[in-house]
Amino acid sequence: MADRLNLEEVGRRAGVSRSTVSRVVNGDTNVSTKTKRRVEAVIAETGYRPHAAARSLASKQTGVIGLVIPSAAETLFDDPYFGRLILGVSAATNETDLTLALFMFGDDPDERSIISRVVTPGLVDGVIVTATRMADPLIDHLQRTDMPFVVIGRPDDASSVYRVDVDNRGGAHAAALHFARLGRRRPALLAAPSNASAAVDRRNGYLDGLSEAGLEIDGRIGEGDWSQRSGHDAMAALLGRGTPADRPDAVFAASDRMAIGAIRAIHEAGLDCPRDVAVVSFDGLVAPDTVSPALSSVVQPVREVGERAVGVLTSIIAGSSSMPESIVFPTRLVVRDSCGAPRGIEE
Amino acid sequence: MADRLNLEEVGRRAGVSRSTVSRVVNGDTNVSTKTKRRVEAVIAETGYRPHAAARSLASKQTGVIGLVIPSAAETLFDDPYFGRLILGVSAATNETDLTLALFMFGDDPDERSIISRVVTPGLVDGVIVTATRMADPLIDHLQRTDMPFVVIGRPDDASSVYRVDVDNRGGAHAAALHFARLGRRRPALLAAPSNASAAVDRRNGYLDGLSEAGLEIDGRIGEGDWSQRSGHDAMAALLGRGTPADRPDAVFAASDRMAIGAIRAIHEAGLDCPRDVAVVSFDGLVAPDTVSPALSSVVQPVREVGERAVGVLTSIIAGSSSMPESIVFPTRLVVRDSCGAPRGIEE
DNA sequence: CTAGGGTTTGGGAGCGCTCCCAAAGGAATG
DNA sequence: CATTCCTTTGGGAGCGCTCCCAAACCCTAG
Repeated sequence: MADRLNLEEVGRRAGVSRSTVSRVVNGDTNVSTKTKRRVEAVIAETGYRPHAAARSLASKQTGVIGLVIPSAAETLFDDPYFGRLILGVSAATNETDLTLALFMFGDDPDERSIISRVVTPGLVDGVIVTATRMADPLIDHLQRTDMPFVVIGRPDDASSVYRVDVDNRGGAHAAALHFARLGRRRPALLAAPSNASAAVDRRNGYLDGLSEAGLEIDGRIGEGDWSQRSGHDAMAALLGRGTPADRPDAVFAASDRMAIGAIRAIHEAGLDCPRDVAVVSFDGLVAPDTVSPALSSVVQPVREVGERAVGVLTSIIAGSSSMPESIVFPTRLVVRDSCGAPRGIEE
Repeated sequence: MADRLNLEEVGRRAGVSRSTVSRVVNGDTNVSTKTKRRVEAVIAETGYRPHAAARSLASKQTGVIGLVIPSAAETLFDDPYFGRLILGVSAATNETDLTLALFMFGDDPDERSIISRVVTPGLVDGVIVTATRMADPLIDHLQRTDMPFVVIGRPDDASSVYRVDVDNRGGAHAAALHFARLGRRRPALLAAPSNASAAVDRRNGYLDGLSEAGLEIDGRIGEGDWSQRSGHDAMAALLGRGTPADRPDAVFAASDRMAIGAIRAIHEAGLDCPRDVAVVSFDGLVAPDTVSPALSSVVQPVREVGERAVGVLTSIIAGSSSMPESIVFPTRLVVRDSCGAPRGIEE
């Protein structure tokens, strides 16, 4: 039986040395055309592929990047957000011949072991951290190592951390102004848990927008957990209290799913959306024709965020010096039917 | 500056050799308690972690398993299926201290490069292949290498391939019998593309069930692409043709999403679900309270499938000899409101 | 024909680990 | 006190690659 197929063996068959084969494999130009062809023939014929672990060990580059998603709640993927993000990240890693390692964890005991797994030397070249919580132990940990990483979202201490985010504040702000422009007088908010930075930013942006426009929130705030059910329940609670004159005539939801739940609650209360209550969601990830009325949303470019995160990470790994520390993608308000305005896009 | 932190360096600090440290790290018992404690102290103090690539190279085990998901269509993750599957796989890999590598590809050029990436030596110990198409080039390729793999689904040539699947046929069969039992006379089918084995099995199981029960399908078959929109359109087409006496009074949809679309089409046609048309879906992945009426579904245990696939794969890798080649999980019919029967579970 | 230049090739060293064998140490036995 | 046997430890070899320097080769020009 022949030796296991490695550089040496391929070299033997092509009548050259290990080094020369290595040069051909890596596209080094210092190889004569003739030799190169001969080696390539042997490679094609044998189906040789370099051994990833050996390569990593010698070159100190694994060609693998990690994507860390905390909270493996059963419902995690009911939200299209993470799916889209993974799609974006994966598209970018495919593009650059990188391999994607996925680290997900839910319960606390897991967390410690995952954290240490992520920073295992020789496993990944860098990591993308998502679903940023306000005080993220993983980010703290990463800062104490020399593992390159980029954060999607806005960690507590956003300074000196490379991050890619969307303009949560601006998008929510636009939604508030939109309500004002439509003449809505009693805006409400369906917020998400404030341990998530995105939820905080959306809440603040919306409230700021309202007060700039001279509108009062007057306690019309419900809080949910991003889910459809929570949006439904919070909306029902908002509709069920006070006199009809107090009831919200517009609601901004922190996620598509909460908005969908809210619309159901509105219908169940015998009201019409958008006539009685206008609805605008954040995310814009659901297919327009799956909800009735079609959702008006502050759309965030999730896929692009994922792709860009990979780009930033690879530059950090490559040691490129001049890089902006944070990249914030704009959001845009896409008007469909649920807010009652004529369809279109507002910036 | 001290040497880079490796076995040798840890050994130096603890006053022992590389080998002894290695034994401690790997839980080898042939180490005196005293030495062991000393080494562990140094490890804790230095935060030493073994170098993954070096380990892989020397041990010929990477501790990484790959999950391959073909078709990175933009809509892939609108379906909760893959999310759940990833959750299951990831739970199992966390459990066993494995790292999960995710390989997704969409277009054909991607496919070739992913295929070869997957079989790169020294990268993964084995792979799980999902979303099995009837003739899957990846499976062909894997069979020609010695890379351990397990298939989720049922490939064309299911013989001599380890696979984990759900009883698509049986579940669809049960749906047909259920309609018969409810006295429905004009059953319809919303099928999915027949290049997917699951779609074929569901279709055949349903049709067989119908003929066993003496019911005719009579051309009441629509085909969609798993999506909500396609379910809607196919259902609308079914409702819009022939006389009212021809219209379906029951429909089985190949996915939850298609069923949701179908229900909308039923409502739009001024009909009631379940009174005029009973609906049963396959999957059972959507939260019950997000659709009205709540979906009756043939539920498949996606998460368990993912977990089990990891289990099978690790046994193959470990070289355990006595293993069943295929594991097929049962499905169960969960009756909620959309089929008009009293709630409950039918086997 | 020879010197000097660039181009092409070969091989040593080393990445950090595991595997394995041999050496050293310790306890128990005759 | 020597012998045997088991426990514990050390270190060589090797995994397959990259990196780098030196050797070999080929041209061209003097």
